[in-house]
Amino acid sequence: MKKITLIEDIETCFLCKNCLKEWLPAILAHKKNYKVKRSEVIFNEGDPVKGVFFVNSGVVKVHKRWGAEKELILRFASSGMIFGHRALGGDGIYSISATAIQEGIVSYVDMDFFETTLRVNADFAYKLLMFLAYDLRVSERKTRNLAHMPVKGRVAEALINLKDQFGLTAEGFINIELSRQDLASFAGATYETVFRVISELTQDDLLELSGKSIKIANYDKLLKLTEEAA
Amino acid sequence: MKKITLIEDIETCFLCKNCLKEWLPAILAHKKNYKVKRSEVIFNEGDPVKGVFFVNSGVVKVHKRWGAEKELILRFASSGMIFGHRALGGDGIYSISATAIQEGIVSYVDMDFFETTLRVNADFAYKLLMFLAYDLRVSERKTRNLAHMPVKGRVAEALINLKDQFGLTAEGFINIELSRQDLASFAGATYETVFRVISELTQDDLLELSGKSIKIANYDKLLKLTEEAA
DNA sequence: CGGGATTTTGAAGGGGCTCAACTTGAGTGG
DNA sequence: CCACTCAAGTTGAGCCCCTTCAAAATCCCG
Repeated sequence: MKKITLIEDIETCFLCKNCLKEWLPAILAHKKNYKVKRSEVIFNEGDPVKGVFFVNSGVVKVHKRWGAEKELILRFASSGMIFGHRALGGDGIYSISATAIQEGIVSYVDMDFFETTLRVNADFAYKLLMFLAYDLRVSERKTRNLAHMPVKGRVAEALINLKDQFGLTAEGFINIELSRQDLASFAGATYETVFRVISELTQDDLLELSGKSIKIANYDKLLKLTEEAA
Repeated sequence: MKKITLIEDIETCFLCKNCLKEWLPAILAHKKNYKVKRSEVIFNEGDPVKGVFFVNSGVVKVHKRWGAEKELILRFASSGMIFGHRALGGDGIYSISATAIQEGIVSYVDMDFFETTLRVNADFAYKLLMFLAYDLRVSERKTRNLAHMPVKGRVAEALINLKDQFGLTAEGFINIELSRQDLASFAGATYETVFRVISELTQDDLLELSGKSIKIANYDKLLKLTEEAA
C-alpha cells in the first residue's frame, strides 16, 4: 500500500495509521487489545455486535458464509485498517464474520463509544464516510464481476488486488501468505478451479510460483484478463 | 416501504423524506430539478461526477455494465431516496450508471456543495454514515448470493426485496412496473433463465402473474428458496 | 515414521448461458 | 379496420464452464 498523508487520497487510504490521528486519542483511552492466532475467529455472523475493530498487526479476512462449507471473502483488513464497521446502525448482529489469517493483534472499541466518537468528532465521521463510499465502490465492482466475469478474470483481479494491498516482497512476490482455499474464496470460485486457472496462468508465463508465493510475471496480460472484451 | 420516523430505524430508512428535514433547507437553496422520461440515462459509468441526486418522484435503477450487452442492477432508488452518493471521495468519475425506469423528477446538488453540507451538518453526515453502512450490508449479501446461491433463490430474493421496497397494490401485486429484462439484471441472470424460473414458480403456486405484474402467492415457500439448506 | 492436511489430476454431470425460432402484443400508417 | 413492424414474450436444443466427486501424490509436523 502506498504511503499517503492527504485525506483526499481516499483510494489508497483505508482509514490507515495516517488517518488514526483523528481518533487515536479516543481509541487509546477505550480500546481493548486481543492477541489473535492464525485462523482464530474474531467474530461470527449471527454474533451480537461487540464493537468496531481495527488491526494493529497481522491480517484479518472479512467473509460471509453460505451453508457449512462455502464462504466468500469480501476483503482483507491489514495493519491499520478498520473492520466490523458495517455493523453501524444495524440490528446488533454481525452480518459477516472476521477471522485472523495471520497471527497479530486486533483492537476494538465498543459500539456505543464508537458512535459517540462519530457524533463528537466530525472530521473522523467525514473520513469514515469517504471510506464507506470507497468500500461500496469496491464491493459493487466485486458484485458485478461475480455476475459476469469468468473465473480466470476474477482470479486475475484478485491477485492484482492483493498486490495493491499487500505489495511485493524483495523477490517480487505478492507479500501475503494465503492458502489456496482462501484465494479461491476471495475470487469466488472453488479450490480446484482456481488451482487449474493458476496452473494455466503459470504455463502462459503470466504468473510465477514459489511454494505458496505468487509473483505476477506479466502484469499487463493479467490486467487484460479483467477487461470486458475478453 | 414502511413509514418510519426514528433515525435509528435505519433498516427501513433510505434517507427518505422523513430524513430530509436534516438537509432540506440546504437542498432547497441549491438543488436543480430534472424531469426524466422512462429509460432516460441520468448518468453513465465513466461520466464526470456532477453531484449527488435524489428521487423526487419516479424510480431510478442504479446499475453497472459488463461489456455492451450485460448489466447488473445494484439497487433501485424510489421516491425520497438518494443516489450517486458512492461517488463521494472518489476520482470524480461515476463508477456506476443511473437510469430512470419510470417517468419522474430527480434533483441534484453539486458535489462540492454536498460535501460542504456534510462537513457543516454533523447530524446529516451521521445519518448518511448509517445509510452507507446499511448499503454495504445489502451489497455484500448480494455479492455472496451471486457467488453461491442458485438462480432460483436469487430470483426469489429479488422479488422479496422488490416487495419490501415498493409494497403491494390493492390487488396484492408487487407495486412496481419492471421489465423482465430488468428483473433478470437485478437477479444477476439472463432473461431466458429468469423467465423459466418464474414460470416454474408460478406452476408451483409460489407466484401469480397478471401481465407483467407479479404477486407473491406463497411468501414462506419463496423465502425458503433463499435459505442455504436448499 | 505415520497420518492428516494440502496439492494435483482426472472424469463426470449439471446449471445456466447462448443461440435461434416462433408467438404474442402494441403501436403506426394506409 | 387491417396489414405491417418492431419489441417483448415464449420455448426448445445444445453446449460449455464450472462444480462436484474421487483418488493419488505430496507435504509437513509431531
